[in-house]
Amino acid sequence: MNIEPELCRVEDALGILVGKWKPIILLNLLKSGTQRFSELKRSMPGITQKMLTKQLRELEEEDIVERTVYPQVPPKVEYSITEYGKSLQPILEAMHEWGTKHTLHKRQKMQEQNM
Amino acid sequence: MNIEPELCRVEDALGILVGKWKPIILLNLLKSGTQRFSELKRSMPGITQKMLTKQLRELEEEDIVERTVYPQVPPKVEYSITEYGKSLQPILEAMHEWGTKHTLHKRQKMQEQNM
DNA sequence: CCGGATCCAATAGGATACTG
DNA sequence: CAGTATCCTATTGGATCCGG
Repeated sequence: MNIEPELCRVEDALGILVGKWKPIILLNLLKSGTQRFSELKRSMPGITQKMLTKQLRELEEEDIVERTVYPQVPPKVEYSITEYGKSLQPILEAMHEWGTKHTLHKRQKMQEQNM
Repeated sequence: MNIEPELCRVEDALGILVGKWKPIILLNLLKSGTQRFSELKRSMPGITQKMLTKQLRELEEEDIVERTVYPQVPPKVEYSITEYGKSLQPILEAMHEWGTKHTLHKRQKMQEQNM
């Protein structure tokens, strides 16, 4: 791995994953497959329409998610992970696994301090 | 992997890696080992003292890097990755690898658009 | 149903100057 | 040498309202 800033591509992956709701959106689509906008929104309590739209647009821009519009009234828009986007899954899983251990690590640290 | 927001720990890993200079700092320490503040700064053109200090403090707070102060004049402070911090290496490498492919992906997309 | 537009608060990042 | 302190700007996230 080349750590020269010009050649280090860690930031590229990071830039795509960063965003308050992006990991959740991606895991949601990976787990449950294609979903409508309203379904996604329902499954993410607390997110606003604006934020969901924005994060989806950014993921779409990077070819991570695909947006399908059905020209009908009322509107129907479906989102799904692209084949390309699925290549992010190992990274997301590795981060989840690490994060789980990290939570334990912090808990132990807290206990030591309280002794 | 549990994607319920309360149980999804992806954000924990992400939160630690995010920061304009953190990946570079970590890769630097992983590659070159223990380094003084000034060495780190030299190896990251463009970073300010304030930012380097801030990012290092945050990584230290999470037990990812260790700070050793030598009580002497002029001051000497060394930074190194903790054993615990080394567990992030696979994630960083996976992201770098993915990012490298992503750069090619975007390049191909650009070419298609120009045809 | 989907999402754009506006306005606002919080945070991140940066330039610069100063200090034991 | 290794930081703080101050001030500033840019970006992010969020609340709310409007529209096809």
